[in-house]
Amino acid sequence: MGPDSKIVEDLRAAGLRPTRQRLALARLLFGHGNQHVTAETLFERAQLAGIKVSLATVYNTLHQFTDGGLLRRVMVGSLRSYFDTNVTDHHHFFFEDTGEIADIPPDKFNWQINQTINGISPSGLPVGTALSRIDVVVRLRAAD
Amino acid sequence: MGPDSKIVEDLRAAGLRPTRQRLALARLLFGHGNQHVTAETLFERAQLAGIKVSLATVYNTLHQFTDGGLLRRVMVGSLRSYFDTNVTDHHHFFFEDTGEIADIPPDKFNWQINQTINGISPSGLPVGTALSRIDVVVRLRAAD
DNA sequence: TTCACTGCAAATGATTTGCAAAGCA
DNA sequence: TGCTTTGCAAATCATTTGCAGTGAA
Repeated sequence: MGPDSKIVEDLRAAGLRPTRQRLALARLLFGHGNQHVTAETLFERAQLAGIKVSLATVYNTLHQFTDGGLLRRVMVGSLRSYFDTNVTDHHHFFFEDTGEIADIPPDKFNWQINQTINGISPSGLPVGTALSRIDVVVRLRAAD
Repeated sequence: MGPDSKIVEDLRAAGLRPTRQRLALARLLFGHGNQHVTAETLFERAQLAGIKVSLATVYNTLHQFTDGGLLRRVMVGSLRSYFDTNVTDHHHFFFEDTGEIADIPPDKFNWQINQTINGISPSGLPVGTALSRIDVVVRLRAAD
C-alpha cells in the first residue's frame, strides 16, 4: 500500500471520495506536521505545487475536512478563518502585527488554562445552554 | 449643564468633535447600560430613533469610539464585529445558535479565568513578543 | 449510468474608501 | 475661513452559491 493509504482511509472515514484535488490538498495539509492555513494560503501552496484546483474547491474541501473532524476551524479577528491540522484540545497565540496564529505549546500555561476550563461547572452557565467549547486566544504584539 | 455634558466631555477626551451624529450615537450606546452592538444593529436603532446618519458614519464612529477607549471591539466568529460598551476586563459567552454575545458576569468563573490569565508570565510567551490581551470565549449551544 | 464533485463566474455580506458637499471651531 | 466630518456610491475582501460540465463507483 502506498503512502496515501492513510489519507484515503481518513477521507473515506469522513464520507468523502478520494478525488484528485482532495487527495492533493490532504497531502499538503497532513504531510508536513501541524499547520494553520487559510483558504487563500492553501490555494497558493497548491498552485506552487502545480495542483490544478479552484479556490472554490479549496473552500469546499476545507469545510468538508472540518466537518469530518480532520481539521479544526479557528476564528480570531473577524477577517479570515484559519484551519488547524491539530484537532486536539489546545489554544492559540495570535500575533496582532502579522495576523498569524500559532498553537500554544502544551508545556506552557496551556495546562493552567485547561485547569480553569475544566473547573467550569454547568451551573455557571446561562439557563438553557450547554458548554460547547471554550476558545482562548492569547494576543501578542511585538515586544518593546 | 445638560445630560449630554458627560458624553461631550468623553468625546472631547477622545479627540472627537461632538457632532450631531456622534452625539446621537453616543446617547444610544451609553445611555442604556452595557450593550453589544454591530454596525448594522446600531444603524437600525439609529433609524428607528429618527437619527439621520449613514451606515458609513456608523462604522467610522464605532472605530473612533473604540480608538478613544469608549468601546471595546469583540471579534468572535469571522462574520461581523461586535462593539461592547463595557470596556473593563471581562470575557464573553457566545451563543452559537443565534450568533449573539453576552458578558460573562463577574460573579461566575470570570474570576477563575482571570486568575489563570494573571498567572501567565512573560517567560511563557514566544521571544520578541509581549502580552497584549487574552480573549476567552465560552461558546454555548442550546441544552439538550 | 448516476450522483458526487469541480470550476467558473456571479452573488453575497461585512466593511472600507474616494471624493464632493456640509458642518464645526 | 480652514480643517473635520459626513454621505453616497463604488471598491474591497473573504466567502458562498448557481449551474453546467467532469469524474468516480
